[in-house]
Amino acid sequence: MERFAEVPDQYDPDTVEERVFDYWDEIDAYERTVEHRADGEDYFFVDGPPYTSGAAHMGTTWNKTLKDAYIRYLRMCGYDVTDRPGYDMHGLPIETKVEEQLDFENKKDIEAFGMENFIEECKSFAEEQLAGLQEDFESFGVWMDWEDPYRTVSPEYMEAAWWGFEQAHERGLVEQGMRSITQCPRCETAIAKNEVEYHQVEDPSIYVKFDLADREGSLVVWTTTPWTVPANTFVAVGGDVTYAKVRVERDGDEEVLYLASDVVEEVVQKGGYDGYTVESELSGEEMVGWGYDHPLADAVPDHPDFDGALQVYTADYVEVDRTGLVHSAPGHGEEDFQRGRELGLDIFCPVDGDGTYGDSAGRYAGSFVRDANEDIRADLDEKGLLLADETYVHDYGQCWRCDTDIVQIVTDQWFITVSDIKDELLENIDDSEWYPAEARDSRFRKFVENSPDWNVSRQRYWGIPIPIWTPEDWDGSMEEALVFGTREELAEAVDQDVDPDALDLHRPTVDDLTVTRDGTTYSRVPDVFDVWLDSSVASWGTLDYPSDGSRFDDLWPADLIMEAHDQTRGWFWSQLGMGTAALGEVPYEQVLMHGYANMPDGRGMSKSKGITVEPGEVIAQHGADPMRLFLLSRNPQGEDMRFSWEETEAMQRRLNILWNVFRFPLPYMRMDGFSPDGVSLADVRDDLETVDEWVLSRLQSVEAEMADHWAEFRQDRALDALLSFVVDDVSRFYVQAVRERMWKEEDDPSKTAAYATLYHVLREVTALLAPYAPLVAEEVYGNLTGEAGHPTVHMCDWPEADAGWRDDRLEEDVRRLREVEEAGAEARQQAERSLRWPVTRVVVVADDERTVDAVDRHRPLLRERLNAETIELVEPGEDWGEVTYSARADMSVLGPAFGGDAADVMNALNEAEVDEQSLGALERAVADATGMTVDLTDEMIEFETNTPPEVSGVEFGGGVVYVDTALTEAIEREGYAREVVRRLQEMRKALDLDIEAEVRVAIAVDDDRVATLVRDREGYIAEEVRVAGFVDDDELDTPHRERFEDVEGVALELAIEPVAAPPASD
RNA sequence: GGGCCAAUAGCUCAGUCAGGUAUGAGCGCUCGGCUGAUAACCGGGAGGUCACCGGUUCAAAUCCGGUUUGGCCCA
Repeated sequence: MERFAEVPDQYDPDTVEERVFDYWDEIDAYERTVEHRADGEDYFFVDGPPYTSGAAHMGTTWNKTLKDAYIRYLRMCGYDVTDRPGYDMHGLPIETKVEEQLDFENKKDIEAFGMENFIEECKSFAEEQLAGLQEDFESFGVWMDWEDPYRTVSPEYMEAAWWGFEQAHERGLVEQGMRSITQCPRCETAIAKNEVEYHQVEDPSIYVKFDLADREGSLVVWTTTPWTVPANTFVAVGGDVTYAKVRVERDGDEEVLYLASDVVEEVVQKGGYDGYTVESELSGEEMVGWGYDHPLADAVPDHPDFDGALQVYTADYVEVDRTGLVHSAPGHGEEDFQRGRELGLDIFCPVDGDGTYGDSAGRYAGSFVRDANEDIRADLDEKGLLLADETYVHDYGQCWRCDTDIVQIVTDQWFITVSDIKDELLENIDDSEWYPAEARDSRFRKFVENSPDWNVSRQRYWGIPIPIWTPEDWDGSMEEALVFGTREELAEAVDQDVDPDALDLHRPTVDDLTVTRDGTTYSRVPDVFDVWLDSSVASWGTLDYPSDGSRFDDLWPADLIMEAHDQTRGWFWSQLGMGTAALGEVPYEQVLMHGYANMPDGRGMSKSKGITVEPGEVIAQHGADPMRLFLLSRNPQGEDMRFSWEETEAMQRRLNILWNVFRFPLPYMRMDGFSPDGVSLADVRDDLETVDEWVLSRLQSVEAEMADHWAEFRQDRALDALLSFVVDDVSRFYVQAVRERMWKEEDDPSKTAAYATLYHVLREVTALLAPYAPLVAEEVYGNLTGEAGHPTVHMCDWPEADAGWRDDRLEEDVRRLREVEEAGAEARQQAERSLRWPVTRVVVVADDERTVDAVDRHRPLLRERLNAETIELVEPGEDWGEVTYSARADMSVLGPAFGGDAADVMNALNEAEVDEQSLGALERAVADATGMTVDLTDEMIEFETNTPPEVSGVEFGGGVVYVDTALTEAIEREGYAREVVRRLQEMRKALDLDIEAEVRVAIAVDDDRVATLVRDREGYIAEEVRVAGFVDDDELDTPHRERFEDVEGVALELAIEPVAAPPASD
C-alpha cells in the first residue's frame, strides 16, 4: 500500500472490507502473523466447537468475535497462540435433521435405508453446515486456522474421545448400569435431561384404590401416568405425615379409604361419596409394611410380586398433595428408581425403548404406552378401583429435536461415575480462574455438587462408537470388558485384518469387529457416545492427542476458553468431568464466561420463532468492523447483551471520525514530503508544543488503562478508553489545536513536530484498534506506514505505555484548561461574539490553586484557544474588582419576616450593589439605604453577579470565566479580515481548487472605515487564501462572485478567480 | 416449581461490592455556532417516581425482605 495515498472522503466499511480481505489473501497476512510469533511463548487457547446444524447466529458471532479479539491481542503481546477452530459434528440433532430431509418416521426407516448410507448423509450434512459456518466467521474477519479445524468426526478426534474414555475406565469410573432415563420413544434413545423441553399438555389425572391385602380398605393414590401402573412396585408415604382411616358411604355401600388427613374432604368429594367419617389417624411410619394387591394383577400376570414388592414404604419425595400416598414404579420414575434401589427391590420395566409395552406387560403388550392409558383406566374402572377420573394440564417433557413426549423408563446405560470423584472435581474447580469469579463459586460449584453420574450412551448411529467390547454372556463386570483407547490397540486385538490408519471409527465399520480371547468372542456394545462427550475432550482433541503426542506435554491444559453462560452446565462442566476422570485435572486455567445475545427489546433470540437479528444483515447495513466494535463494547463477563442497531451505527460514525482524523494530515504530509522514518518523536522532542506533549501523554495513559482492562478481561472498557481518546482528545482537541500549524506553507520545526506527533498517535491507535476492528485498522496502518511497516498491522507489538512521555500534571492542567475553554466559549456565545473575533481579555476567577496553576502555566495555549489578547487570573480569596453583586429579593420570605417594612427592604435589596457575595454586605447596604438593621437569611435572596457592560461570565468547575468583548480597532481589523478569509475559503472550496492553487481576489466593502481595516490585513488574507493579487472589482471578469449583506453590520462583495486555468473537474 | 443473573434519561450503559446532592456518560432529540477534517466539528437546552412494595438507617439507585418483568440453568 502506498504511503499517505489519497483516501476517500468518507469511511466506507464495504470498500475497506473488500480491499483488506483481498490484501490479506494476496500477502498471506494470517499465515505471516502466525509465523511472526512462532518463537513466542506458547498460549493454548481452545475453541469451544459450535454445533454444525445451522448458520452463525448473533450469539455465535459475539462469541467468535470475542475469541478473535483476544487471540489478536495475545499475538500482539508476543504469544504464539493456538487458534485451531473446532466443529461439533455428531449427534442426534443432525440425525433428526437428516431424518426430516429424508422424510423418515423412526428408526425402522433408518435401518431400511441402511445405517452406512444414513451415516454418510449425516456426515455430508455436517460438512455442508461446517462450510457455511466457516464462511460466516471469515466474513467478519475472524482469524483462526480455517485450513485445519478440528472436527469431531475425524479419526484422530474420535480417538481422543476413546482415549479419554479409556483413561476414565482405567480409573474404574466406567460402568454399565440400570438407570431411570428420559427416553424419546421416536428417536428410541436416551436423551439428556437438558435436552428435554417442557410444554403444557393435558394428561389423565386418576385416583386409584389399591386394595389392602391384610386389612379392610384401600390406599388411594393419584397419578397422571396410568401407563406406569402396571409397573407399580410399592406405595410411598411420608413418615411424619398424618394419615386418616376414613369410612365413606355411597348409595348405602360403605368402604374404607386411607389417605392423608389434610386432603380427606377433597378426595371424598372427588370420589362422589355421600358422606364420610374419619375413624382414626396414624402416621406414615405406622403404615410401613402394609401389603396391598396390585391393581392390574390380572391384566399383567408378570407384575412385580417379588419379595418386598406391593408394600408401603416411606420416601422423602412424598408431599401432602392430592392423596399423600404415592404410586411408585422404580422401573420408571427417577426418584422411584432410587428409592427402589435403596430398598433393594427388583426393577420391573415392561416398556421398550420405542415406548411400547413388551411381553411382560401382559394384556397391554404391543400397544404404545400413551395409547394404553385408556385401556388401563377402563380396566381399573371395571374392577371398581377408579375413585376419580379427570384430566390435568401440566408441564410435561418433550424431545428437543422432535417434540415427542418423553417416557421415563429404566434401561441399561453406560456411565462415567463422576459422583465417585466429586471431591476431586470440587477441588479442581479451584484450579481455574473464572471471569466473572462469582459464576464459578455460585452456579458452577452448585452444579458440580449436585451432578449425577454421566450417562454417556446413546442408542443411535451418528456418533463416536463406544469402544467397549464385551464377551458373550457377560456378567456385567468391567474387568471382563475390553475398552480400547486407540485405533492401534483395537487393530491389534481384533480378529479381522484392519489397517489402523485407514480405519474409520464410525458405525457400522467397528460394529463388525470382534475380539477373541481364550476362546471367548467379544463384540462391541452397539451404543454411541452422548455428543457432549465429544466436545468434552477438546482440550486434547485440539492437539490430536494421543495420535500426535508432540504438543500435549508443552501445551495442555488450556490457558483460556470462552463461552456463554449456558456452557456452565455444558462444556465448562463436561470438560471438568472428563478432564478429571481421564487426567485428574481441570483442562482449562481461565474461563471467560460471556452472556447471551438478546433482541433489542430484551427478548431471547429464537430462530424457530423468527425472532433474530442476522449478523449478515448487520454487516450489510453497517459493516463488519462496526458490528465487531458494538459486540466488543459490551461487558463480556456474564451479562446478556441486547443487540442495538443504533449503537452499531454509532460505532460506524466513530470509525468515520477516526477516518477523518487519519486523512486530515495526509495532504499536508504529502505536500511536505514528510518522512516519519527519518523523524522520530525523539528527534522533534525539543520542538514539541504543549498540545503535542499533552496528546502524547494522554496516549500513554490510555495505553496503560487499556492494558489494565485487557488483563481483567474487560476489553469493553479498554475500547471505551480508546474511542474516547480518539474522539474527545485527538479529534476534538488535538486536531483543532494543530490545524494552523499544518497549514503553514514554509518548513517549520513546529509543523514537523506536529506531523511526527500525529503520525505517532495514529500509528499507535491503529495497533490498539487492531483486535477490535481488524479491517479498518489494516487499511489505515497500511496507508500510514507503506513499505516501512509490517506487512500487516496484526504483526505489530501491542503498544505499551512509555513513562518517558507521560506527564500527569500536564494532563490535569489541560483537563482544567478545557473546562475554562468551554466556559469561555459559552460566555462568548452569550455575548454573541464568535470565536473568529479576538477579545481583549479573558478573566479567569479561580476557586482553587490547582486551577490557578493550570491557567498560569499555559496562558499562551489558552489565549490561542479562546482567541484572547490577554488572560487575567484572579486567585482564590481575591475579588475581581470589576464585578459587583446584587440581590433579588424573595417577597414570599421577606413578607412574613418584615411585615410592613418588607417593601422597603425589598427595594433596598434589589438596588443594592456590593463588592462581595455575602449576607453581611447586603445587610450593610440595606442599613445604608433604609436605616434599618435587618437579619437576612439565605432563603430571602438570590445573589446576582453584575459584570461591566460587554463582559459576560460563565461558571465552571473551578471558578468563573469572564470574557470582555469590547471592540477595539485592532480587533475589528482582525475580525473582519477573518470573516473575509472564511468566505473566500468557502468560495475556493466551491471551485474545488487544489490546496496550493493561487487566486486573484477582489474585495468590495460597503463601509469605508471597514474597507480600510480590511485593506490593512491584505497580507494576512493573501497568506491564508493563497492570493496572488488583489484587484479592483471591475478588473475581475469572473462568475465566481458573491455578495454578503450583513457581515457583522456591513455588506461586502467578494470575487475570486484562479490564476491558472481552473483544473478540469473530475 | 427451584437456583443464578439483570432492571438507572427516548436508546445503549456507568455508578451498586465499601450507603452521603444522579455536576452521570455516549448516542438520539432540539436550539445555536463553526467551516480547506466539512455527510466532520463545537456550544447551549430539554429529558430520571434509579421496575414496584415494604424494611434497616440521620441518610438507600446502593443494604435487607417481598413482588413484577426479562435472560440463563435446572425440575
